[in-house]
Amino acid sequence: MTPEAFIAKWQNSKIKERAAAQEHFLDLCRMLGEQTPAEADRDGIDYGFEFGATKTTGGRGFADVFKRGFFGMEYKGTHADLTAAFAQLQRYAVALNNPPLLIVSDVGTTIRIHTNWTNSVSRIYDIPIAELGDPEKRGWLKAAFTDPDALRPKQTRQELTEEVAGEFARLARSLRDRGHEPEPVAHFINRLVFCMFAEDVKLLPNHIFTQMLERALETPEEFVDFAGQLFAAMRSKGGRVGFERIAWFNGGLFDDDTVFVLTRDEIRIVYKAAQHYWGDIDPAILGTLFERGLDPDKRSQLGAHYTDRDKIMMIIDPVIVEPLSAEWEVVRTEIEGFIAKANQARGGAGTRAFNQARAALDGFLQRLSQYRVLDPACGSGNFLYLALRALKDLEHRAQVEAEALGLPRTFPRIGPEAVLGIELNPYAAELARVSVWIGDIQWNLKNGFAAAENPILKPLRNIECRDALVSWVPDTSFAGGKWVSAEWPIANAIIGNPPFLGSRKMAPAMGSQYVSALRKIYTRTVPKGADFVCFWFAKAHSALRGSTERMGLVSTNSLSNAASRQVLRDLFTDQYPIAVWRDEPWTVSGAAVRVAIVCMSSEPVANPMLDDMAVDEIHSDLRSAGTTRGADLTLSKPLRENANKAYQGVVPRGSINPTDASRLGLPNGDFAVSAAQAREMLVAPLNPNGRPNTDVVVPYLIARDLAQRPSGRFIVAFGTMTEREAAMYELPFNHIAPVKLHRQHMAQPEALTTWWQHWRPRPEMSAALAPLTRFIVTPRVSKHRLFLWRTHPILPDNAVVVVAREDDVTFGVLHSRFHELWALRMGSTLEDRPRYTPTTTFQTFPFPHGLTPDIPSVVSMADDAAKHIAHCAKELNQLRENWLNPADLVRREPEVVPGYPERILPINEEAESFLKKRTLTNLYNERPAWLHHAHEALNEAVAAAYGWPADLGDDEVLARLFALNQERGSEGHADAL
DNA sequence: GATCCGACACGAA
DNA sequence: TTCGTGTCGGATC
Repeated sequence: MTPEAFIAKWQNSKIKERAAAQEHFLDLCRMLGEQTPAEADRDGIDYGFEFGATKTTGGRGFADVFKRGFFGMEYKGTHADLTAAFAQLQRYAVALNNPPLLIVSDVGTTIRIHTNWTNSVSRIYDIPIAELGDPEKRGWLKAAFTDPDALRPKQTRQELTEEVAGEFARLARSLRDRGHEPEPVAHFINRLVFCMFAEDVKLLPNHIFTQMLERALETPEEFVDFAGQLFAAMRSKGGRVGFERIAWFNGGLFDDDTVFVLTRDEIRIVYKAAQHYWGDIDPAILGTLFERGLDPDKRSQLGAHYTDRDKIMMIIDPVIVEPLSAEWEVVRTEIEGFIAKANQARGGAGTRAFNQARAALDGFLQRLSQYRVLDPACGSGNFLYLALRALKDLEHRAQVEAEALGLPRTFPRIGPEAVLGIELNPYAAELARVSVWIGDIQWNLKNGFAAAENPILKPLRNIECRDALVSWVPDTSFAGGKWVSAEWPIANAIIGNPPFLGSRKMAPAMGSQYVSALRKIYTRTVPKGADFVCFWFAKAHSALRGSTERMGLVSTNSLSNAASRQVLRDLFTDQYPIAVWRDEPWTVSGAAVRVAIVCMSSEPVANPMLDDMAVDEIHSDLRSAGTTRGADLTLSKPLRENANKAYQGVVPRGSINPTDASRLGLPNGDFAVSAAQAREMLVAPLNPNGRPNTDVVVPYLIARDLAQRPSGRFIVAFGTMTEREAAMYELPFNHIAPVKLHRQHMAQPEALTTWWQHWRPRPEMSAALAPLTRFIVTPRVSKHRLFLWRTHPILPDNAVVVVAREDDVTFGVLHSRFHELWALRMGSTLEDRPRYTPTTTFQTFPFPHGLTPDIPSVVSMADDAAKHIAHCAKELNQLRENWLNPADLVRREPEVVPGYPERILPINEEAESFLKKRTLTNLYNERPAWLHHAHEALNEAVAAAYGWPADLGDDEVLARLFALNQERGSEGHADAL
């Protein structure tokens, strides 16, 4: 069929019968050269007329025509107009699997394609029948059948929102620059945003807001008056502007009609923004965007709360959607049973069964409408907005499916009252209200329902602006009051992303009074040193003990670190994990952070998910039981035999940071000495006390020297000498004179009394190292767990962990996979990189029997297994040293004084640049075969010492080590951490 | 009196 | 400007 023939046949025809609509569609297929449903799909499952039609619905389907994954189509037919036909399609889009395109037609005049992608802005393709001769317009139709993506608008909703909100940020800045306070500015801008949205979704008539702006552009001085009138009209029932009736908005957003005086340029910004279509903006990101504009320097509170949609859904799905969907499945099966009974039975019994079906549906809808979701740190409301949408989707799906079973449809009941929020920042709280409202209205419109009216916005008291953790209760009897634990409204689900604030940063950020009140109130549930998020976890925990069903919170991944673990341990004792992600990258730019997500239920859950994998059980260290045969490694005990062997290095604290130094007008003094100066001191004549400077000027070892190339630093270290003793060493003592000035400005006054000493001189470490010919060092944070040898008088920095042993056996055991696995599991992390923590890692590690660190190395060397380990360890170390410094590329020079480690210098520039790449981090990144073999040999030797097979799986190794730890630590006391 | 951490920090590519 | 990889100070117990 040619387009001309199609036009001739159908133009201006008005058809009432459905059969004619089908003929129209078949002709359309013929014209486009597309298969008809009968040609393509005999079963009519993926492509056909009257999709979803059942006996009970009387032959009416969810759509007149349906092609799965392509479109749903509805003819005007019985509908009043195309808008009504479109609304019908929207209402059943869920039942049609949300096709990307929704097409409506009135047969004789127009075919209209609406795009229906969730995350793209919406677009309408209008195709008048008369213009089907136009290849472009026919192409649109053809695309609907073959390639809907070709019709997808390029711009995503997020991009749209960024664009429009970006302009508003400019306005906000402009107002702030004129000295207005941020909160009134935010309130005002929120109002403007809502007006634009309302205008574009036709809640405000006749583009009245744009009209107002146009007039104000002519006479800027009247803007205040114009806008004030509009706001006043929106605030009151039956309000008008001129002749236009204005709908009633009552959400607190318009509770006053304060308007800022805007310059013409500023009005132009608003006008330009209003030219965009605001109906599709994504409320989830409004908060961040505005905040960026309001306070570009301070990424405070609000932006910090920003969580992207995918992360939020990782919580909303298991906490809200999955359990409620499961409930619905049960109810639906019940309803199916009743309906089947109703269809079989006649008369009274049939009616009774039908009423039972209705009651079952009503019961479920009632449950849904009473379901409450609380976000106790709701920020700008992203979680609440998405939770509300999820609940509305669930209700809608239940309604549509029930209708397909033959039950009458009722109006959706779920609205913004379903979500409860608590937020400290008033601006964020208000933005949350606006987001939730916009989300609610958008959902209604997208699914073919009108927005609620009279009023359109109700005051959202369920989003409260207050502290979520403590509240101040005034006591009139003594004109004071006290801090008490804040009440949380009762909710079925608790979700959110509490602010991340390390325990050490709480006092500076929140005020020490607040923090001590907080700590006092939560002494029983939140241990000292726990991260700020732990308070939210503790409160959610107590809610779960009450009537709350499920919770899901985001935290930094440091939650599984030592101090915060207690809160999780408590939580896991009587609640059940649903889904846990222990280490997820964070996506917001500017914050390099990793997070843990923890979703819990008050009811037992079969097969919880850990990092997207179903597991039998999850422990409070956020590990699965399967990995360690049910062992909870957090219960590992410190072992006495490992005591006093591992140390962190010194903390000099001789200089404050350069910024502070310049602020105070002080020279940046330091204990550090340049290599050249150090050598001068080392070779200087003996001091008045008859001693050389080698006593107090030593090579300084930082972590980077281990994982990367050695930096050859020196430092002045007086240990625990008295000032009198230290002053004997003239050159070094003069060198550190500036330290005294810095110490005067330190927060700790005691730092001044021993100013010539390092802040932490670690005398016990020096004492432990002094008798040794060499000692073992490892970087505290490094990608690979590396152990190296160093010799006296090198002084390790606090970023280096030292093990005071000089035997190859200990070195070998530490560098074996057994200790590496243990260290990975027991240590903490800095972002995604493991961190060696001596107390939880070294202290608890069970060395092979007879090779424990409390036994002198000579004794252990009597053991064959020990000899083997020593041999492998020596081999590994030698190979690595050769690789690090190939003999033909370096020359070794003695230091200027005897007893100091020799200097390793590249022979020429070429060698120098080559050696730059010879770092242990690089070596272990590449892991050449020889290195692999050396480690294999070592692992086998150590396995033999344990008396274990060499090929144990990682989990098995951990389980065995844990068992050994429990056995050895039985006489010690648990949890002496 | 040491420990543990960093909604990071900084140099290299 | 993004990527890769671990400093070093000091609040906090």
